[in-house]
Amino acid sequence: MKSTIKDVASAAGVSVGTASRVVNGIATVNSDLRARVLKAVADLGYKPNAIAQSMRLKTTQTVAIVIRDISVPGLSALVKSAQAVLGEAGYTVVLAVTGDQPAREIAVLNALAGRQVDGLILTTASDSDPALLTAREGLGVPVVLLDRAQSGNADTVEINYRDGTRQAVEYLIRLGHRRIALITGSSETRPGRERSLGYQDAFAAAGLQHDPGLIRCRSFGSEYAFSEATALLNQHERPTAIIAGAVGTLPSVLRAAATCNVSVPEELSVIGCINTELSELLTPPVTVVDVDYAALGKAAAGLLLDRIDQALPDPTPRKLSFGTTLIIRGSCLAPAVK
Amino acid sequence: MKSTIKDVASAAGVSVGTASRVVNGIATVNSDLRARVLKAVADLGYKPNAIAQSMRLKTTQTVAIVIRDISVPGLSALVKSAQAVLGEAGYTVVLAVTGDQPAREIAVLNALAGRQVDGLILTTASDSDPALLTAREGLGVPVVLLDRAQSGNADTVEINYRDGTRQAVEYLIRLGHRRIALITGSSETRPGRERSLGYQDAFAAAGLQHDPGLIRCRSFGSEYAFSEATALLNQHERPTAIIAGAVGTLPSVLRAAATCNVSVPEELSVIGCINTELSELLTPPVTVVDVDYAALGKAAAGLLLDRIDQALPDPTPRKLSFGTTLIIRGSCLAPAVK
DNA sequence: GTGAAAGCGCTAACAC
DNA sequence: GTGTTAGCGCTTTCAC
Repeated sequence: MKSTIKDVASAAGVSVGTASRVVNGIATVNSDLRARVLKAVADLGYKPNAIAQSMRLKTTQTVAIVIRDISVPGLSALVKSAQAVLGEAGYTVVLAVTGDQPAREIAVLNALAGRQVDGLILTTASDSDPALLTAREGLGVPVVLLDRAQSGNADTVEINYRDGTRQAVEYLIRLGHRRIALITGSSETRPGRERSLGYQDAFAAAGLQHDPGLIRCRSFGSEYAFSEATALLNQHERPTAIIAGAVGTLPSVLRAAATCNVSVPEELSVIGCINTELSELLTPPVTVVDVDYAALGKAAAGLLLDRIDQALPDPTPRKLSFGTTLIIRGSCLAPAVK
Repeated sequence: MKSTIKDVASAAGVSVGTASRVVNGIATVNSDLRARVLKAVADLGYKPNAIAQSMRLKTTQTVAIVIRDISVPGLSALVKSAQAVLGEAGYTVVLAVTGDQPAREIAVLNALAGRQVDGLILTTASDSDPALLTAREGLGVPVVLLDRAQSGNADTVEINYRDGTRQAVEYLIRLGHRRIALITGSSETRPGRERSLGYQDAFAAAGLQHDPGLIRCRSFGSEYAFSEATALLNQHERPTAIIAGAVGTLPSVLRAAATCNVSVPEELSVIGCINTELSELLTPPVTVVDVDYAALGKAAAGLLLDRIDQALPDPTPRKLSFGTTLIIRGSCLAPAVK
């Protein structure tokens, strides 16, 4: 059915060696034979079998991107741009989604181990799971970590959530807020931890005490965000501002505000952590900490390609950190005096 | 470095044949030897080389999903659910993004041809490009088409846009609208064509004439949607309702309305074509034609697996059609009398 | 029940 | 410059 290089060779009346040389564009071949081979290739519709090539060359020209969830806007933008860079460089991207379950992560890494991927871009549910580290190192291929502080020898691309959150909190403090809540992802991973630190930085810099009870960081889930926001708004002394500090929590916070009959921005100031059309088109438009996920994906792909191509003599892990931008819109006001 | 089945065999003091049989769980092997092999596998951390297996078995346990753009909300939901089903069945998913460029589509299909994928889930920029059809058929593997009416022998999963749009237009007609605009994707592909037909169906059923100038279907782009919406709103006799009939056009239409100082829903009724948090949280919340993209992805994966497993004796192409639901919210009113 | 060996499609090292 | 051939890691006949 499918033609092999042997078919091409015999159709062109040459040896497989010569056929291979022509197909791979190696110069040292008589132009007459070359033409015959090329004709045979066209006639037979020959396509090299990438599996056999991989077997021989021990490279699959494939990199895997392992993420928690593809439908998170930031992550899909990241995958898209990484894909573009990698595709341009001749690599195929395989996508694995773990749904934030550590067990699936290990399973995925093991599956990848057999598939001989050339490299890996990876976000994990936890920073510190040792089983994961073992599985990852066991692959024996270059890895770029997204926003995770894992030990081991991987390059890392990260967002400076700490600074971004600090800016957001400082902005709210400047407006006069003191009871500022932060809802963010699990403190098991960098983003959650860093946002908490940034929050504390801002209070410390202003010489103010913060109420630890206003920091809620247990999960990335939107249900979690909704229940926490609802609980916060039903407190006796409720916060005057909430930072929806994880992707996808902004809708939950707004829904909670609507449910509790708290008006935004008059009674509650809100800041989101990703700049989407949603935040721009809402009434009021929502102030956000903007992150350039496309740049992140591009950078991750770049770091990985460096390693794969071994263009890099120095094995020391590299780290690229991306800043954020506070985009001020209409969702924050000075708190109402009571 | 990496251990092979040969290493396992010699460590266990058996032949590679026996080692292979144990690894693959074939019963006919002495339990003593089996134990020794298993021990060697554990000691060496042996993982079968999937490339070599593919070479031998001529199956890669891989399916490709080829789509226009991963950051479109519907498509990412679809990929996510297809991924889940396929992953469950032991398949790896490779993701290719074409950015709606026919040239990239062909390139991607050719690249896939060499990689011996076992199957394909595919959306293309055009329904009728013959080069594409050739490339697709040339792969010689089962294909499931998403929302495209291409000739050839592929199974298809599609959304009943025609009916969905008809419902939306009928709703607007019932409210009293007559000048209803439809902005949708290119008429080169099914969704655009079907939405136009649904639009006409509704007018015909109501015994009304429609103004063909109010149907704008040239591209999926959001810039296109913005400029068309702006043009429509600046017309002498502007439409009283706009259907943002392609994913991602709703924001453009709303932005155009804001730019032209046309208020929604008082001066302009708006219907979107995908149910996102955006449409739900906007002021007013936007009435939408809801599509269950996750179900679509799941169905596509199911059809593909049937074919790959050859569980299906009948080669006749199958087609699954998914209905839509009109979710009525606050973005439509009876048109103002002038 | 187990071992030996062929062969999947390809590339590269080696002879000529 | 061209042909021959070994061998990548695996599964699976085929003898025993």
